[in-house]
Amino acid sequence: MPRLPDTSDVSRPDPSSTAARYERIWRVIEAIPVGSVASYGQVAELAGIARGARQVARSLRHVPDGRSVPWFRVLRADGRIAMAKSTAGYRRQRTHLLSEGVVVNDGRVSMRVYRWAPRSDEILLRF
DNA sequence: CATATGACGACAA
DNA sequence: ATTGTCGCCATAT
Repeated sequence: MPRLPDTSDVSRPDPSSTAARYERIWRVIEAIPVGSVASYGQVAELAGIARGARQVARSLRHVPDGRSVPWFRVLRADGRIAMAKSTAGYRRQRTHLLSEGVVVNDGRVSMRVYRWAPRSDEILLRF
């Protein structure tokens, strides 16, 4: 009986599978220091996913329960909070940032001041 | 298989 | 600063 390739091996996830990509994304976000922020695109780049900003946004909806990923430290490239102003999510994000000392003006953060500039040893989490 | 949809981003007016 | 267009890509329908 010829054997077909085993595609059910979860211990070695295909590095390009969405599960593996989400895992890398979450790890990158977890590495953002308190009081710093990163853009969706920046997180994607650091996770090894070119042009993956939208995947970063999507991944934040699939964070496993019980895992605390500091989603609120992720902003749009121009520093604005991504969610609509009228939403509870927007208010929670704003509050979280303020509590870490990140100045938020009209839903906007200065990326020049607060953008995370990771050192090489903070990025050992690829692969 | 065809379209639509986003917690996005770069760029041109 | 604002607005619109287009590219992107996993999911949803």
